[in-house]
Amino acid sequence: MSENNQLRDVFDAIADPTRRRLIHLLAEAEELPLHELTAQFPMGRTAVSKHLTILKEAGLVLDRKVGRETRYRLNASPLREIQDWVAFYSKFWSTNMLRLSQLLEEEEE
Amino acid sequence: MSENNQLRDVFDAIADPTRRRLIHLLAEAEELPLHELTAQFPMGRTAVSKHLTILKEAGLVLDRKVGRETRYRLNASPLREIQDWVAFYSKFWSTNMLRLSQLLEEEEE
DNA sequence: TTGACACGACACTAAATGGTGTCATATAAT
DNA sequence: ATTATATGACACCATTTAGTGTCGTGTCAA
Repeated sequence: MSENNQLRDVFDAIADPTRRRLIHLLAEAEELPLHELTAQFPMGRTAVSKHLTILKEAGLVLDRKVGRETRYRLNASPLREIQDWVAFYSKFWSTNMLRLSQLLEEEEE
Repeated sequence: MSENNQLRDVFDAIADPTRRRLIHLLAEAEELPLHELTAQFPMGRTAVSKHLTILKEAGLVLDRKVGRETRYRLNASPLREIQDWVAFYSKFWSTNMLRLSQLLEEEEE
């Protein structure tokens, strides 16, 4: 009943390496303002802010204003959709299947 | 020693819903030719073929020619990278953390 | 051998993506 | 009061993306 503000596909949100790194930084740091996050990347503030907006649209990030800064915080729970999705396919890389796919790869060349 | 042909980021490959559906179809069907896959989508053969190329570049799909058709097969093992990645964050949606994030959401509004 | 089928390769296009720089405004510090 | 900081909101741009249509070729069937 709470978090169905999924304007953005979570798979899409995590596709970008910059956004995955943002997720990682926020996982370590509890809460970080935009300017501190920006300092970790070789791009400008505007670009980082856009990535954070996308993460927000996917529900992966929450923000709040504190004084003149906007602090961001991780909300990892939408990642459960990813976990559920990938879990379904884990049966395809059991040890038996691994041998099979290796054989197929050799056949490929 | 075998499958480091990763021209394409796996996260990127699974970001598109069409490609996820292709993966799903190939998980059910063992091996399918392009025209049968195409029949499942509201788009043309060329578009589906391009998606399959992207999946191939990510190592998620293998293909072989049989007569006049090209048959595709799933190779799910690169998905392990996704599973490993998401597993790291699963600690953030334990029951305790869920309550916390709900509180933060209320505070948000 | 003629025709239908399956495909790869290519040229093209509209829209989304991932950046940039600038301006205005609110807040903090001196 | 003045100045520096942090940000949002824009306008802008190059590249990538996701689709289209067409043409040529190899293969199967009649």
